[in-house]
Amino acid sequence: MMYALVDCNNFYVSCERVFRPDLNGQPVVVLSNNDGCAIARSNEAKALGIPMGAPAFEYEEVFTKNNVKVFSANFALYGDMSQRVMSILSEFCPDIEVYSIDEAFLKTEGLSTEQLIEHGQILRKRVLKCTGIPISIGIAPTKALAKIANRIAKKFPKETNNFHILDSEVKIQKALKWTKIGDVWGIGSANEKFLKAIGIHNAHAFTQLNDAFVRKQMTIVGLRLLHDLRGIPTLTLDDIKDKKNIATTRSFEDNLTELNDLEERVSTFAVSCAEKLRKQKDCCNTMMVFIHTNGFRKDLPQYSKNIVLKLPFPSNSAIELSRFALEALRKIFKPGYHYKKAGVIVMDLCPQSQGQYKLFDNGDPRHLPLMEALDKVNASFGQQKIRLASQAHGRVWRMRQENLSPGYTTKLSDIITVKS
DNA sequence: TCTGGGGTCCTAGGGCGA
DNA sequence: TCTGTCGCCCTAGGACCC
Repeated sequence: MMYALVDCNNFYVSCERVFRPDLNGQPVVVLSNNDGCAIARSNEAKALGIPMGAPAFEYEEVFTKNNVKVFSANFALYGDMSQRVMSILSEFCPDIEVYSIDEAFLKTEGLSTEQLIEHGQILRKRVLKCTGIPISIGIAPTKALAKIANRIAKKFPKETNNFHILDSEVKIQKALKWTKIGDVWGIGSANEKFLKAIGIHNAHAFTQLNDAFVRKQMTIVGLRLLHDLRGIPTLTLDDIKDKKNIATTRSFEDNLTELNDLEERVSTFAVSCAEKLRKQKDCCNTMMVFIHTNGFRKDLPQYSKNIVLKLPFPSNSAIELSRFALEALRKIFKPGYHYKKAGVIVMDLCPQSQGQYKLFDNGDPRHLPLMEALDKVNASFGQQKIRLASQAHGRVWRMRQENLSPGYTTKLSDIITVKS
């Protein structure tokens, strides 16, 4: 049995390049919401020393000086491109775990190394041809090792042709020694710091540690990783599950000081959560609302608070969730602060069909058909044509998105025309 | 002036009933 | 009746992922 990790190269950048082939070979970065920081960089941009998460305002000069093409995140486009890639992968191999927007694990059984190499190359060509997205493939006996194989495939495109397989103990040991401890999947900054302090600098050294020590210092999570890296399959393929929490949170372009303004935003976040819940055919029993000031502004007074609300009945009604969210917000709002971010998270989800009806406290049953109608109208007329009165209607809340690409595949008006 | 958003899983520690 | 202890549940917070 072997695991393959398929990963799209610099995914968001590649999505932009599909429709702008002139960007090939150019340094490109994609910025987060609000044009805050870099969340994807082309290899050329990485070579310029632009790190992941680079604040855009700090790197403005680097961008201009090197003629870096900068894009605002276009998540509708990326999500659509991701679906296309994933559907090709699942045609190819039904045993698939879609791990993130740009990654999937595939499980294969009974194939020889030669067959795996052949299949891998066919798959790469197929995805590139059908979607325009270049992918890298790493294959190994476990998921953690497949991650490492993939990293090698990506790091050495010339030598590997973006495909690497760890099919022998010698290759595995070599790869483990090459992998810096902080680059191991599952080792974050805290564990990296700890491990370096005790002299562990690469993945190989980590695999030499003893089980009890790792269990004690790094919990069961660390122990599972340890086994997986030693080649014992411990991390298995996960099914695609419904989400357990659903969140809508945003930073604001300007700081907000008025309860009024926050109410409009929080109401909209709750409506968005309700919509996501209905899409998943779930209701929520618990809701959390949070607000906080800008932690980067050491010169301003800081305030950060969240509140968890147990709902009297499960709901996915925009009207009800909005009402609860506002109730929660009013409990935690304190005047005199500059608020930078707020969010609504719904938790403790249950299927919409088995709404547990209580004797007295129930949601208004009329909301269900109303919400269905609302979803239909909003689906056919575009986002948020119908809003609640508590949401912004007089004022338009914008994100900073100065370099948004067209919705090539997701907006009818932006579909490209081919001139002959 | 300007630093994302959306998730999961795990543990420690407190409350509480047996 | 008082006190200790065990296990379960819940919550807050941390660590990790992309």
